[in-house]
Amino acid sequence: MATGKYIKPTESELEILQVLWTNGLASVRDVHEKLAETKDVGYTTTLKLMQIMHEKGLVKRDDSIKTHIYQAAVSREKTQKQLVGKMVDGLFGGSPTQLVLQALGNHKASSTELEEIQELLNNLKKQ
Amino acid sequence: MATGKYIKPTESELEILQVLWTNGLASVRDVHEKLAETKDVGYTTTLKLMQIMHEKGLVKRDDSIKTHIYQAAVSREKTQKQLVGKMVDGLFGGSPTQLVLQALGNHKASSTELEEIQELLNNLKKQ
DNA sequence: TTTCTTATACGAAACAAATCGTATTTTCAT
DNA sequence: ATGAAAATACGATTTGTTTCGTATAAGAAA
Repeated sequence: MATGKYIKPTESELEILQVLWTNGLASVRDVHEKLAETKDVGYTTTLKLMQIMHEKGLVKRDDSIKTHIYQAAVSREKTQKQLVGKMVDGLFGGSPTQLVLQALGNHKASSTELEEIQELLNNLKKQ
Repeated sequence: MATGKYIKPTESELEILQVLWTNGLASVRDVHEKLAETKDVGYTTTLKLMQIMHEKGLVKRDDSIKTHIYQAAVSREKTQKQLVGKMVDGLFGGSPTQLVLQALGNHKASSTELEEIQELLNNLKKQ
């Protein structure tokens, strides 16, 4: 099984991946305009970051046309899994349960969401 | 309520906090020896890191004696809460449920742990 | 007291991440 | 064709983190 090496995205890279995961395809300008809604950053900064991400293999791009079109090369799920794992090990002594309790205890969840969790819980209990 | 400014510990700082959270009180040597079990690092590196953490207010210390004694100045819980919050916002679109599902789905939890979660879930449902 | 050991202090190098200015290229409208 | 607008390329700076060497101080042992 050829598992590529894991590259941990930096925080800024994660922000860009968010946009790409949501949009699917996006130009640098698309991404930049989205980022600019919440933070103060120059266009060329976003551009440079995306170029670096391309070098790292975090994104793919179609550069056959003037305005390059990017998309994520790593999946949201894999990245979530990777970072949650790191957090469980590093901050919760290896106990995902502690993380769950922390997450549920400190944030509001709708009853629909609680049902979702209940369902998963039921499945896990059965085994 | 005087909330101090939030300083996000770096990864290395987190490792040191782990030791302090577990030990309560510890000298630089104590911490260093614990770290050296799992990573290859020099004594003065650990020292410097702990000095910087002291400047940042992440740790307190008693330096009235030759061998300074350190302790965490930020609680494990607050730090967990802070970092989980960041992860929920940054990686799970603000939905703690998604984080919970991810954490539960990808890691094993004992039936005792599942019961713990069930209990919290019951409480949340009641409200 | 002199020496050995174990501390801390601190500067600076080595890396890594993020930012931006400027040059160049491409396209399109005039 | 020429110029304006919009894009990429890329070097360089700034900022933050981690690392460690060397100097110095303090105490313990000889």
